[in-house]
Amino acid sequence: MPTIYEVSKLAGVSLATVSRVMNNTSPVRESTRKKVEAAMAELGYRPNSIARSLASNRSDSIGILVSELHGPFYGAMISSIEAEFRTAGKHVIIAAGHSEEATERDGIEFLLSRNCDALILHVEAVSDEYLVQLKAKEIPFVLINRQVPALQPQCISLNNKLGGYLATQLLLRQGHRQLGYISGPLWKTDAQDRYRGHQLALQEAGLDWDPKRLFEGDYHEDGGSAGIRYFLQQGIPLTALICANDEMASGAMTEAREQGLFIPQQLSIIGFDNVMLSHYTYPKLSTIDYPIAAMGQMAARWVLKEVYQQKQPELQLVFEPRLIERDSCVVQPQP
Amino acid sequence: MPTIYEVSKLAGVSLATVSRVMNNTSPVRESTRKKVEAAMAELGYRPNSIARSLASNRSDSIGILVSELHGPFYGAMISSIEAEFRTAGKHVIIAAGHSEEATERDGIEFLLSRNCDALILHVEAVSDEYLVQLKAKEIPFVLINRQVPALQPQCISLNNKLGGYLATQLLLRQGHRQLGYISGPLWKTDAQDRYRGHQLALQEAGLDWDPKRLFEGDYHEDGGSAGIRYFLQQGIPLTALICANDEMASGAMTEAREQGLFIPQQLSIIGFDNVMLSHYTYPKLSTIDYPIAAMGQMAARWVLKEVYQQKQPELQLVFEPRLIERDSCVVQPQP
DNA sequence: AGACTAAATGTAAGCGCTTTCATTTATAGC
DNA sequence: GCTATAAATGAAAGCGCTTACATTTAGTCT
Repeated sequence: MPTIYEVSKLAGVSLATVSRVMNNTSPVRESTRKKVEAAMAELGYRPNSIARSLASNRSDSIGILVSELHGPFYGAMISSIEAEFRTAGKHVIIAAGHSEEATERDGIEFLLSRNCDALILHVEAVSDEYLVQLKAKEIPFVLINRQVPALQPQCISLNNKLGGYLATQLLLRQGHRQLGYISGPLWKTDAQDRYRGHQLALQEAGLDWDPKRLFEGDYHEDGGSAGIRYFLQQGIPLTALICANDEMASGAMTEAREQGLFIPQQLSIIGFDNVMLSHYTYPKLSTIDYPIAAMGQMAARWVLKEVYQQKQPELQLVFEPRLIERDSCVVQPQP
Repeated sequence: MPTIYEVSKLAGVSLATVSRVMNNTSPVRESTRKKVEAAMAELGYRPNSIARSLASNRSDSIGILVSELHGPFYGAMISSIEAEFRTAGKHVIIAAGHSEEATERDGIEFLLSRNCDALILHVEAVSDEYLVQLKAKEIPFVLINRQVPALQPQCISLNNKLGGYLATQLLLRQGHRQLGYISGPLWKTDAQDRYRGHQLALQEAGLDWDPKRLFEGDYHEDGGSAGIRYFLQQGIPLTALICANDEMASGAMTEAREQGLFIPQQLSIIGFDNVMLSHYTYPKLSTIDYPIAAMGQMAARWVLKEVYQQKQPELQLVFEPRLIERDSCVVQPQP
């Protein structure tokens, strides 16, 4: 593997000039640039990114921490982030936090130790104070799907409350009055916000809010099926069900069917996130779109702008969810 | 951020000794080790991985190239690879190849330029010769889901033929005689192999192989629905359908239902891969399990052993698929 | 043409670590 | 107690690049 030194010798210029040609960091006469480029081509020179990083104190790498690497949700997010950085010549280092505080801290430590220029964090378990402290350290970072008041300008989030509101509103519009709600773990802020949106929609419609009609799930399929069993066992009549994510909606759908209910005729179900699986269910799941790819891209642009000083169009920090109507919610037949 | 130099000063030893303490690269007296560790703790020292890489000529990073970052299949693979390396203190750099030759080469170039110690490649479009040439370069790599004869010892693959065989065998055992097959793009070797397994099973059962009963799909949902339309239009009677992956099976299922067929009563469908979506379909999809997580882990171990000289249990290069019976295939009722 | 300024290029000092080789210190043998 | 040997430590030379600063070359003006 040839080094910059060999290139400079072959081209008959100094190291510095070769470096300048590579980085466009100061003007070089056209003729010398040509010579250098020819030498690079002849040797098949490829700059050593490690050496470059050490000298320049940039690693051109961005750390990403997500809860899970598999699963449709994070896949879409990582995918859009990688694409954005790739065209910018940066690369992405990935770690998983598994929604546990210790693992998340660990992951951040790990990324820090790899000398990332910036971090993009989708963390849930770590405390706000921890993040504020992290800010005090040298490293710039963006938060996805989390609002920390002190860190406002670096939080990219979804209006989860609006999402819960939209989902509920659809069902109300369809004439449903007996609603159930399966939430995510309520210590997670997004789960709380979605539920608040639900409550707001109920309230606006002048409906009572009944705590029995809330079941706290786990954002996994099991949560959905457990929710269905809960409502049935408690004898709570339901014509429509809101699930705080698509996986729980899927679990609920399966369980409801096993319990003999026809979906959507006897029970309308709406999910949240619009991950890929919502295409695959039968009936196809109505849901709330979480524009995670766009948000990932925005996070990448944030970094490009704030850390690498690239000019970027106006950054958008808050995203709006959108209602996706498919087949799992229908108008409540008049009794 | 403190450097090794400051640690050495505080501990009253030389740089070399601190380095030795960190890397266990040669024995250090217990008392000095204590001193050094105390100094590191006091300063909150964290080694600079960039500098370390430059000096040692290792980057402790492994490049991974997959076709897509999103989607359940690659997610599972990346997840298991990351987990394995993470515990080894290595990290993973990811690029997407999008099943296109130019992009794949590009991705490899990109990873090479990041000074990866090794690559794990899930490539489809790039030629065998290219890979053989790559081997001639300095960089070690493993291939996942690909067999290159000259690169045998670094290929981790699934016995795809057996998978096609198993799927077909199930349907035959269930009494089906009118089978259809929706393959992946036949320029992909895995698509070919799966189909060969299908042919073999037919042959063993003494059944004719009819080229009209093959539809070449694209491994996406559309391929599945197009396949159903094809069989219907051609008036080819079918009681069971083998799809070369789960996505096409899902597409086929949806389309068949829209065409008025009851699944599985009128048409049994089996998929391939056992990706997450196969849980979500209705009826739940019977399929062939592709142990992608295990294979990813094995690829990581290959690297740990061959590149980092870590001792590892015997490496397994060929994996066997397994039949997963769910609800989408039933015994063919006697006519 | 000479003086002055701007543009282009070169020089060399690091960046923070690893690692070879030399040196010092402890251990053992007699 | 003194040498022979092994163990522990230190000194210093890079790894391949960037970049501040110095120097040279070209360009402009009078």
